[in-house]
Amino acid sequence: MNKFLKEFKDRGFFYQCTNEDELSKQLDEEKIKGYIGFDCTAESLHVGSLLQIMCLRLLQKNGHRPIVLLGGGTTRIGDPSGKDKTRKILSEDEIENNIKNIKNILKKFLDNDDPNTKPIFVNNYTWLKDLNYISFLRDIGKHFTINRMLTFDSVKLRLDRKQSLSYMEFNYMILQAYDFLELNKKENCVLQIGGSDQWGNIVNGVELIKRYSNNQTFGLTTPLITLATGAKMGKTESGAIWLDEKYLSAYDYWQFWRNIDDRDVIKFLKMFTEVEIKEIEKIKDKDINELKILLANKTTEMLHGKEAAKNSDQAAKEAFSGKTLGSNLPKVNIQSNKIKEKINIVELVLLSKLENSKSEIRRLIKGNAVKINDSIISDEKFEINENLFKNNYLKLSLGKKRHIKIELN
RNA sequence: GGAGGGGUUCCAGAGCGGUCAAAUGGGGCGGGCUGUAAACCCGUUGACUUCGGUCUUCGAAAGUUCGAAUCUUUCCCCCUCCA
Repeated sequence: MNKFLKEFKDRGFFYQCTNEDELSKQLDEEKIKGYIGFDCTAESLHVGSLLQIMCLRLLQKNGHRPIVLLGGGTTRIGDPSGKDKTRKILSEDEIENNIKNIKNILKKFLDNDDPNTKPIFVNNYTWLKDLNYISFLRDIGKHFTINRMLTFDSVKLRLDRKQSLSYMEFNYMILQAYDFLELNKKENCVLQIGGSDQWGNIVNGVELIKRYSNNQTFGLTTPLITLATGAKMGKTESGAIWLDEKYLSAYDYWQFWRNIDDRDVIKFLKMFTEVEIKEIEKIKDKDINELKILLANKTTEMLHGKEAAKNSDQAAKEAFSGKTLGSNLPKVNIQSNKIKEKINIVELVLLSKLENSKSEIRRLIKGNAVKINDSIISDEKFEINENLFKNNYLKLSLGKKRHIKIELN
């Protein structure tokens, strides 16, 4: 089996392929271009997209060239796959802004230097916006039968549940198929990778290209990743795990990986780090917490850099094991005259922005969850004074996991 | 177009004139156990509070009443059945 494909499978990326043997052969014979499309409905990507990103990296690693398709056009329509309802339609400005942000994130993950493998960014709006309806129907539309379109899950599930599906959304799969055709013509792209929910859309592209130009292309899908607890990867109660420092700090990103369920650790090391499979096999029986730290370090490093990963690791050590007042903990500055005004513990927490409800803060105090410099504060009227600040800062903890450094200035 | 059923706090879902900031379950948060895990146990889960209370919530608006999530009217939205 082809080296790329083997690692793709070994790491657990593989779900389905339109023609595995042929793809393997072609990958052996030449360096190809493969594409993944990213939806631009959100302002940033979250870990739910990380597996696709790892696929792009794997392509690069094997000398193939990734094409990143930012769905500027298709986002204007909305993919009905896996959705019960029509999504709200975003404004042009929002979409443009999202594209810009998402592109920046992807650049962080990919190697942009090697001229042979550096990613090609395309926006399907450039070719979708000027389509002529009549010629599109004649050239492209004739290759699709309604009979078949109705059998695809994205459509079928909607209809089965008697939920309305607009004609606009119904066309989504044709547009995605057309994207693939376009990339095949322009860039000689022969592979599309996507999540398993994209299977129908991908197959449509492969078939369209076959009928339109008799070229052989391939589709490859990745499994839907769920956590051991059954939850979908990417969203937690406290919010999505964003791949953007603006929305989620490197420290919190590190913490997300550090707190992964035991049962998922090895699986995620394979999927979301580039530690060699052989190496993972060797260390898999090591202390589970060591492995989690490794996972957190590697994943954070990839996105935020070595330095940020090291700092987060260090901050975690200070927050959880040592009693030292850490310099690496997330920091909040407050004005020293606030302290002179004799604020109490509730107000301090409020200033720290860790909580924004006084009632909630009072509840936490009652539950022995609030600590200053590692000692429990049990009185909600506890007054903050300057003596609590050592070297100008104080450690404030809410529960076991939220620790922050408050610095005077 | 006709006939019914329904919209309740993060979700599901009780309540059907006062004892309702609203049962129960899930989720979340906090505590305990531990390993920053899982499982389990306990507490908590609108806001503000001088901890006595106060204020804002049960699709929207108006009304009946000493008093409404609960009754009436109008409006909006969902679902089921018939045509």
